[in-house]
Amino acid sequence: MISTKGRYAIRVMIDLAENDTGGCIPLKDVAARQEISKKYLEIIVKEMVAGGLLVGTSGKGGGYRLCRKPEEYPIGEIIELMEGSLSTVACLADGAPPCPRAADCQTLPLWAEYDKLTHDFFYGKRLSDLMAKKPGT
Amino acid sequence: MISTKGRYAIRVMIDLAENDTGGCIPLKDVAARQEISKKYLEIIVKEMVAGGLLVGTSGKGGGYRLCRKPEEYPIGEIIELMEGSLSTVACLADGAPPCPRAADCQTLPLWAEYDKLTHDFFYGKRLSDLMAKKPGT
DNA sequence: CTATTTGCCTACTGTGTCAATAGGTAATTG
DNA sequence: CAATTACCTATTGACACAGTAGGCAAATAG
Repeated sequence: MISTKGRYAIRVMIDLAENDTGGCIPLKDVAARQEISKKYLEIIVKEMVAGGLLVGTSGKGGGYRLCRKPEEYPIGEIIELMEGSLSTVACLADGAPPCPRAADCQTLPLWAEYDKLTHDFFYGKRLSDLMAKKPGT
Repeated sequence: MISTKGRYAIRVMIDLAENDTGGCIPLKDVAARQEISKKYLEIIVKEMVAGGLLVGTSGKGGGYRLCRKPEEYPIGEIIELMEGSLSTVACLADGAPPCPRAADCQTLPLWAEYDKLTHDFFYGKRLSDLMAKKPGT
């Protein structure tokens, strides 16, 4: 299950992309448009800055903006950052300890196949694919 | 993320299928072979009986057994029963309240497409596909 | 220079799920 | 009757989710 963190993050990205003016967009505006608590979004957006998805600028006239073109953001990267991993099962997640049963686990191939499917799907989608308005129009 | 409940459930099914003798198999044996706490498995197996995946018989000589042939169990059905839903996002889960933003949600099509992918994948796999030993040999 | 706007930081909270554990009751067979 | 087995309720500790609250730091507009 993808939590609100991952889902809200994507919506923030779309919002920033669609309302791009070349400058910064205050989080207040995004929160209002998306009808999400600004306070909660602060936590999410902070992680996105740390993860290199966005750039934040303090002070009057400040706000957030994308640091790449929308077509250069794979959706999978956003989800992976916010959820920690795209993996479906704990034994295949990023920092997971090696499972002693892995060698003769009969379900592992199933999860591995599904993980690949998931990875390919979400890395095949770009932020630009989710925008109503094309970038630069 | 698929929890231990779903994953253990599949392993129990495989174990019962592979060690099928025509009669009942006590949970104790499954737990020992799979190296899973029997007490915890009791909870899981109880739900599987309620969901129509298994049949349980009390008393000496009792235990659990499959009530269909292994090729008649889609893996998706097992996961869906144990996890409540196969859906990736809350707004698409089974008993979810309708989202007021659904009409103009720009991420909904993404989740819907992924949900279909997931559903097709796990309903395309059968219990028999995960068995080392073929049924009836 | 000051007031305002904005991001950024720490801390806290209530609710729920996960992954078990514990102990007892009911049913069935040898 | 005794042993075995499923089935039932209750409890636990840890952790994540989805926020809320309040204040500090930075930068600009006037």
